[in-house]
Amino acid sequence: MSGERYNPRESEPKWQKVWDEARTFVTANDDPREPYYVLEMFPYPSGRIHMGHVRNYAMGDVVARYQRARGKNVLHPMGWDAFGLPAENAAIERKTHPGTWTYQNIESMKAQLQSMGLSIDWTREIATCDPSYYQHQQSMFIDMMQAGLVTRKSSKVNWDPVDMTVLANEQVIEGKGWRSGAPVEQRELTQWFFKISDFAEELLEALDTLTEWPEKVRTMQRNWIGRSEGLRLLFELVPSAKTDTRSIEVFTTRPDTIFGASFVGLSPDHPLATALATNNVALAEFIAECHRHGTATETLEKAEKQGFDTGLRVKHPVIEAETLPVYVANFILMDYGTGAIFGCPAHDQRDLELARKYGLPVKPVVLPPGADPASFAIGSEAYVDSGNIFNSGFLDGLSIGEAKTAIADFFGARTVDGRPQGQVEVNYRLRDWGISRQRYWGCPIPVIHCEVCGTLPVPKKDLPVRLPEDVTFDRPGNALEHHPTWKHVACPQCGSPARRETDTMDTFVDSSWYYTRFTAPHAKTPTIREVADRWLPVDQYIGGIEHAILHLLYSRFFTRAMKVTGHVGVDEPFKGLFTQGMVTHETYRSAAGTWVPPTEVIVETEGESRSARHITSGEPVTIGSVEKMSKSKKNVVDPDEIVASYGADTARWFMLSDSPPERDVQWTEAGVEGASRFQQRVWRLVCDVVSMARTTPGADSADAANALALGKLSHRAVAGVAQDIEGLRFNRAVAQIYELTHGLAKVRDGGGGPQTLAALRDGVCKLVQLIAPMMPHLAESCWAELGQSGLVADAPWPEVDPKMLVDDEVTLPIQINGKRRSEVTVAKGLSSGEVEALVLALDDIQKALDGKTPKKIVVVQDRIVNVVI
RNA sequence: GCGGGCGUGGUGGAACUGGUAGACACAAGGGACUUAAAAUCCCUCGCCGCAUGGCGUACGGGUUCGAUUCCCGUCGCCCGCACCA
Repeated sequence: MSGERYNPRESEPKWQKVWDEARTFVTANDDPREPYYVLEMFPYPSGRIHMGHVRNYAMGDVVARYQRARGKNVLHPMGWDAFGLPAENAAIERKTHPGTWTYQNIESMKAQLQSMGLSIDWTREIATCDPSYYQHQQSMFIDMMQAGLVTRKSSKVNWDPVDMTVLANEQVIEGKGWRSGAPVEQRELTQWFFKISDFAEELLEALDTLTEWPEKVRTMQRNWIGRSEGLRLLFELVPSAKTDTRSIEVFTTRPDTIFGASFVGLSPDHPLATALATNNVALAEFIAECHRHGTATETLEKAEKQGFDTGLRVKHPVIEAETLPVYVANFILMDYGTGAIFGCPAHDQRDLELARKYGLPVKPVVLPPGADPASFAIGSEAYVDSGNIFNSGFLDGLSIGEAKTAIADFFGARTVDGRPQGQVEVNYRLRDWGISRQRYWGCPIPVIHCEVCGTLPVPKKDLPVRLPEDVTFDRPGNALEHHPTWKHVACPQCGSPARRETDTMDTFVDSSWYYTRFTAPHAKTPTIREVADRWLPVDQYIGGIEHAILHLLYSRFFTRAMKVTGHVGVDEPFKGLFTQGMVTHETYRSAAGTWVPPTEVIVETEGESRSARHITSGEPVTIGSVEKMSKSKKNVVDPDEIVASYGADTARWFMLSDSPPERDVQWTEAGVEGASRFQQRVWRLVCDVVSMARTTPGADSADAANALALGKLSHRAVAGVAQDIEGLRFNRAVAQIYELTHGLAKVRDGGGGPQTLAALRDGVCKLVQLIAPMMPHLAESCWAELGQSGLVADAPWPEVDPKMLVDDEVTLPIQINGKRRSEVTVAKGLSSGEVEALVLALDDIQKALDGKTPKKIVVVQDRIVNVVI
């Protein structure tokens, strides 16, 4: 056996079969051990896994296998985020049913994942497109409807003209659809919404409890929720023949600047603006112009502030006899606050731009510290920082904060139209989550529209509302809508002819609760409450940063909604969150400028310089920048090919080495080779140590000391690797394993007495256990070679003897004036006085002192000595 | 524009709460073994200098016995948000 190279192609499928047959990774819900739930974001079944998946699942698998070794009852499931548009596109292209395409993809991707040797409980596999999954989603939708968490309203929506569907705000990136990239249009549609905004305050506050989340993600969610405190304020209209409306309600976060108000602004979509436009052609044209610009040309022209003077005037609320003009302005949003503002040009940049354009007064009311009240004036930039209020009657001299309180009290006590003129209010940027999608391949919204009874939920006994199989995709839009019979149904209440809802749910709904379904994937109800509560929240969730807002915020909302409807007892779905970096690769271009895949390139190194040429034609190829692996730049490396040539363990090991997991990692040929060499080195070490055990060691005077040193090395590695895995610092765990391997190999080459050889064997066994979470197949082969019983996958994590972690001696560096000049080895814990005496006696130090007395000697126990001359 | 993060050898990166900067790996160079190659093993590897030594963690300052780490300023890169009143 020894002397042979390790052959992953043979070994890996063998161990996968062994684990499978032994049901090693099948998790029981009634296992009494402490539960630990580790989850990687489940994939969309596109058909092939990519290196990003390999990295993600390798990390999760390390955590899962480590926690198993630690004696936890580990839940590590896998499923498929299987609804979504690509299946429909494929259906159009290939004339297959989206389901057929999806399930074929699932099958091939599952085989790929299985070839990675992941410790996954495949008995819990779920696919969101399966009625056995989505029927529960429909059932919970009905529960949430009845709990008042769902609404249906007509609203302006983001319409993706390419995908022909509605997008949520979160799915619009820089004015373009997140999937299609097409400029988004505004349309008015009746939509289903989850009332996520009801939870805005709670979702915001609870972020503080998510201490195991990256700060970055929490900040992003905080900004997204966008809480702002302000005042709702009524402006009385000066009576006019143009309207019967008597007041305009605005929202402001700067009521302290009310004395500087010079206009009131309305959104082009404000009801008053709309009403005025019916008798005013110019205004109607202005509003239409605003709509035309809308979101489409957002970046181009948004700098330009434009307004339209309605001719109406409002009474200034604090300055007697003064009135202000009412403008319709293009930059005011209807769906934030009240859709109306008051403009204080001196202290708001947008208001200032409008004021300058139309010659409105600019009166400063906040005085910057140190500025002269008589001469302070606003130029082209509004003053938005702190200062004291002036030019403001009874507010003069107050700070901004004090003035806000004072003015809120003032308006709170006055009434307009029988209402308080001002009311403190908190606003959020977060809007309700629109979930209607005009698509076939999604979870049908279980609702029936009856002309007599209105909109009704489908009775639960009639669930699931299944997608019809016989659909065609020969015209754009919603195939459910086009289906000849599917939508016609009898009203469940009165029996008269009614119509099914043909919208399906946003696929983010599917992924908002899959982690819960994994806890009881075959239950007849959406969840089994006690089981879910035992597993949740997920201890460690791992995935891409691109889901920082969408998926993670929706899931946090959905968990709360499931709590309200009694399906779970927890608030937060994910206790620990880790966002891993991307996998990148060099790009290559031919002389003609076309991208060339790495498989067709040979890279040559000559000294410092690298050059590349095409593998068959020999033509030179330009080496380009390092980019995220993408089909468009052809810089992808196929995991299948890597597994076939180097084995899964090598791919996994490489993905975990070197780069910190939260950062991008560059896939390189050399790096893979290195990983593969290490695999062979470990195997050789194990084989050598096994054969050494058959020889009789000679006597050795240093035997006990060498054995102790080796023992310390091994124990230290075990403790260090454990710490690094728990902190998800896989690159450092890998470095420590390398160090241990070097140490063991040195002893193997040097030999030693019986105690040393015993320590060597023990160290090698520990090494095998340390690599087991990362290179599980190799570890099993080594474990067997070492003659250990059972599977290393079932072996408990090696015990660390705390005594082996401490040294009784330490080497202290000695600095002179902060520069390292010497060192001294002393007993651990030696007092400062004793160290000082020892140091001063040293030749090096005496020489440096040159007869002088040091000014000061700093001794940090067991750390460092600094002699100041 | 606003918010957040980062900047360490040829490269990826280590360095616990301020205490020997460059662990570990990749690349490179040299050597051993070999008929040869592959594989493997050993050595060198921040910069300058023959050397005692000096300089080095983007740059400029500061605090400290001591700074990659803390503070201020400058430059550069990356990410998120972007008319939210």
